[in-house]
Amino acid sequence: MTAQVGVEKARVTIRHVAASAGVSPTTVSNLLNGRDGRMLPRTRQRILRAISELGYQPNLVARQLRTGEVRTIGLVVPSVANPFWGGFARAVERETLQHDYQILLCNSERDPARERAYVDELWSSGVRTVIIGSSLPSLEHLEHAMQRGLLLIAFDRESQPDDPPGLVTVSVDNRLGGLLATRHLLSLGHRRIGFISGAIATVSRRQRLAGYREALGDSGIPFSEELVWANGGEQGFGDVDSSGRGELGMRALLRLQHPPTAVVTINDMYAIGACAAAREESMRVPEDVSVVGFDDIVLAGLFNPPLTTVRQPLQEMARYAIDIVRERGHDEDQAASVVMAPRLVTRESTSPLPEHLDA
Amino acid sequence: MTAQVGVEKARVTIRHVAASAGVSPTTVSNLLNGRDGRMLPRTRQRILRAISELGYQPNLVARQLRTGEVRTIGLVVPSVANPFWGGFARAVERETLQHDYQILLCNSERDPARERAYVDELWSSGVRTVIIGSSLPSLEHLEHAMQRGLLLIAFDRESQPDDPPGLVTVSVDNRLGGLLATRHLLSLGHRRIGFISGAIATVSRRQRLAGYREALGDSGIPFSEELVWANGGEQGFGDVDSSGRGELGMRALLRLQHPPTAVVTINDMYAIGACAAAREESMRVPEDVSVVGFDDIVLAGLFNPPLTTVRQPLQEMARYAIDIVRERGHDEDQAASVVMAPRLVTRESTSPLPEHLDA
DNA sequence: TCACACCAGTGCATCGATACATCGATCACA
DNA sequence: TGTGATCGATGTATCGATGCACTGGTGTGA
Repeated sequence: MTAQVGVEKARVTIRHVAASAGVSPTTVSNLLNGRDGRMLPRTRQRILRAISELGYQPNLVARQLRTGEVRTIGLVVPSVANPFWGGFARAVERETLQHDYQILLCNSERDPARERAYVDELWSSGVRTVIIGSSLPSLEHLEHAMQRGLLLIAFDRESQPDDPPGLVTVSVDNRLGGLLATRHLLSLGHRRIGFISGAIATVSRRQRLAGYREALGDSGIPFSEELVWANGGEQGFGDVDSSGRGELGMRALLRLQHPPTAVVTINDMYAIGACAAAREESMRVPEDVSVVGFDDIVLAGLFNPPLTTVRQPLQEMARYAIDIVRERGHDEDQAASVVMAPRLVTRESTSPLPEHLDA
Repeated sequence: MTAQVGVEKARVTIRHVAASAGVSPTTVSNLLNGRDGRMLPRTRQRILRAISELGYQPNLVARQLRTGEVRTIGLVVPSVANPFWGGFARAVERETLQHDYQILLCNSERDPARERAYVDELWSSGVRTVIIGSSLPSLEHLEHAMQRGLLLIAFDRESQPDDPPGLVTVSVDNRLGGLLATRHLLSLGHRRIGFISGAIATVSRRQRLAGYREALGDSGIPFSEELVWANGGEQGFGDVDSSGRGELGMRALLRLQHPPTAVVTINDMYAIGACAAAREESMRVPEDVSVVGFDDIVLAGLFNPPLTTVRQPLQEMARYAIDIVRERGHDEDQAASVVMAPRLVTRESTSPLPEHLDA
């Protein structure tokens, strides 16, 4: 027979298994849940045989209703179309797979209203854990959910003073990252260093910019507003068109009366866009302008030129996040937030300041 | 009070709402489900007020158990770390968002065992619709699920003669895509055209290769085995390291005694890797070797050089897939598979055959 | 006046699994 | 012989929402 749309064969339930094995449903349930310490081997065998003969698969929905435990984690990211978030989603899923969790995917475009709607819907679905890659400065739109008992893990966003109590964050030291990137350019002799970003509307962006300023300050270079392109308005900074914005930013900086000889970008997608813009303006990277990215997505190493960038240890961060989820409840103490160390990866998009450009 | 990990406030149920509004749970349920045709406006008001006062949110798990309807779609892709699949996941989610479906994300790495495990788990969770981006030649490992009533929609994979009955496919005409790419190179004067792919272990790859052969044949050019690099073994072709493979392939072809002057690649990530390899071998793209990609991911236009590629209409394909899901049941007829038209997007990674290379 | 339709809701059983209290049988030991 | 511990397994209520049959009261027409 063909599998007809909408028609569904009668489901095999725990009761069928019980009947077939000649035991009660409770006994089957006990075996399924590992409470088979004092079960006769014969009984166990009979049940197992019935299960495989009938092709029984437990109904997780029913189980969830009864136990209240839902082994699903909500994953809210700006957009998986962005390779960085795609990579992160993959990393998270890799960790959860080993521990029997499922991943419900939500793309928020960094819109607080959507984040809220998603989180409410996830809560309705029984999900009690959400990993959010939003990085918005305020998370108050999710505070009501946390008060109900939602475990919220913020990724790519260091803890803030006025964060909701109970919030756990897993992130890289973004300030240090910005510092490393800028210091690298300084060490190559650059003095006029631009900064390209979308709206500085997230915590991580704020921190990266702070690191940039700090590095400049350390070298006694005055901070110049005109070298920071952080345009983008409030809307549409959902990481969908990061590279397009990087392009715009680079073009704007190159049109300055004194254009920068190097730029720090807010992430690799911006860096890629920035390189494209430079190319269109007949500038070579890194000969005419150096570019540093952030994240070290897979593409960074494959781009032409391969990007110098600041690496985030994605898999480790994902592992840490899932460890927190697994410890939930086992531990009386509140899980601790963590800040991991970024690492500068030097490739070919940066080079020493050419002599003819030296001030 | 702080939101403590593991501690959860008592949930507000439909019964609380009913008590607060002075009606029965059934009445509340009726309102919630739009069966309020003959309900007194006063009653409706009272219920609505109780709902908002108590902050009631229906328990979807309980609803699902009772109704059997689960508004969640399983999305099985090789890996969202690959920008093509990330883009696809985003496109699907954009469509489902408007229709109140949720997306459960699964990365299969194209491993049939994992696909099977995922689909079984999805079934257990009550999911009755799965969109799979596997493209494996055989789907028999999922046939048992379809026989139970699973609606399986295969993406990026044209229908095959021995596909399980009931399978719906949404794909681009891959043969035509391969043909367009190759014909484009032929029209630029190229005669020695390579083909770079991972193992030809999916339907779409087979078709793209077929289009390549057909185009060559149309131009009277004999097919040469040595120009086709389709290595990769069976394992690990989960699209995770596509670009790495593209690199290997390009390097191998360039080391031939008579290297190709142009290559068709199985997708944009391979193309990007191929370009990187060319660069390492001190070959310029497109001056020394032309490269055509496939998919037209966002990055294709941003790469250096911007990639000539064959575009898949991702959003339309996603929309069609979701339309099928929504029609499920409404329609007696089986949903129809569809093959959409690919389109060649000409950018800068291809150029006419230089005279000095002309045979 | 009676039968019947209609109105605005209600009560109960149910989806499939699990928590918890409890069962009858067997056995050890005072 | 009686007590109670142990064993292996069972019966029932329950999670929260919904489908369906049904209610008491009112209005209508013959």
